[in-house]
Amino acid sequence: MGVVGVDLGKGYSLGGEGKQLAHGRDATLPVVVAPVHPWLGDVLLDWYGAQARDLPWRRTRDPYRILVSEIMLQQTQASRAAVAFAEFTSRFPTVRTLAGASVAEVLTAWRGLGYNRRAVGLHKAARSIVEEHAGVVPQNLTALRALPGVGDYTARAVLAFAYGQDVGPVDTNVARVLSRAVAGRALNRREAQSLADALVPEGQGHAWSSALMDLGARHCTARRPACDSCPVLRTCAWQRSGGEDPAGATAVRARSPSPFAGSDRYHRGRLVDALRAGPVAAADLATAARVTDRVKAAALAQRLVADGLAEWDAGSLRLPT
DNA sequence: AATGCGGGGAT
DNA sequence: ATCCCAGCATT
Repeated sequence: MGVVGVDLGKGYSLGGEGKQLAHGRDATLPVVVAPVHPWLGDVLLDWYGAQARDLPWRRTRDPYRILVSEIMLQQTQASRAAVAFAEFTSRFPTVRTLAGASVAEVLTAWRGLGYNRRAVGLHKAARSIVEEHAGVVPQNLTALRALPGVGDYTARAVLAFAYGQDVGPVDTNVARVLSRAVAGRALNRREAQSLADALVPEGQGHAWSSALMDLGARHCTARRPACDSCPVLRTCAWQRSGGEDPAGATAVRARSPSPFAGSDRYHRGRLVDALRAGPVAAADLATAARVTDRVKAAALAQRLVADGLAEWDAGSLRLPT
């Protein structure tokens, strides 16, 4: 077994003495895994250079736009976020325009993306950036993590994709690729993060993590991986082991499959979408939410208010002004 | 560790 | 039908 950082091939920056990494006291913790093939980095970066997905947030390094894209991409496929990203950044081109908008305007622009609380959080984050950070998206992990809706992944994504820092954001793609292709076994959160940070070739934070995500989206997929055409097949730890999928059901996954139609989430979504068209009188809530029970409709409305997604005004429910 | 939170795409 | 998706906050 080897320790990450022994010899990762040309372009790698990690020294055995423990480079100062950006994510706190776990930074120098060695992750013990199978040896990393020295060619992995070059092969993956070469493949990325030739096969990169053309996604709109890859055409900018504007930290505000990167932040918007990363919030949109939380639990949302890149292909769908791409459409909304163009419209949203056209409507709100700068962090100050977003901060100056109403929650209602932002929620309306969020239509179709789901997880509407993300829009409220992004709006609050924009105001925080303007008021507490002089309009500049923070450039360090701690300040980014303090923004609403920004967690371990999103904070590092901003650092890597906007500021070019050598940190490794771990999303579902990266976690799966690292478990399979590099470690050859399931990794817990801390291990995956440590490994992801350690693997970033010096000065290539943007391209490297983009490449890992593309590999996860195009070849190393969750459902049916396309190993035959995978660019890193020859260095893949899972391939060499020939064993069970290291990213299998017991790994990171924690989904609870419940039917969506008829769920509270469905009706919440219907109600918010109705509010996008304008205020809804209390008597019309049930119809707007597509429920028959008025008590249930009132409960849904109450929760929307509690979540900052709606407010009462003269007997009507509306998006927050 | 579990749960709530949307909606659409892929198989 | 079911799984999955560039996750986060709360309990």
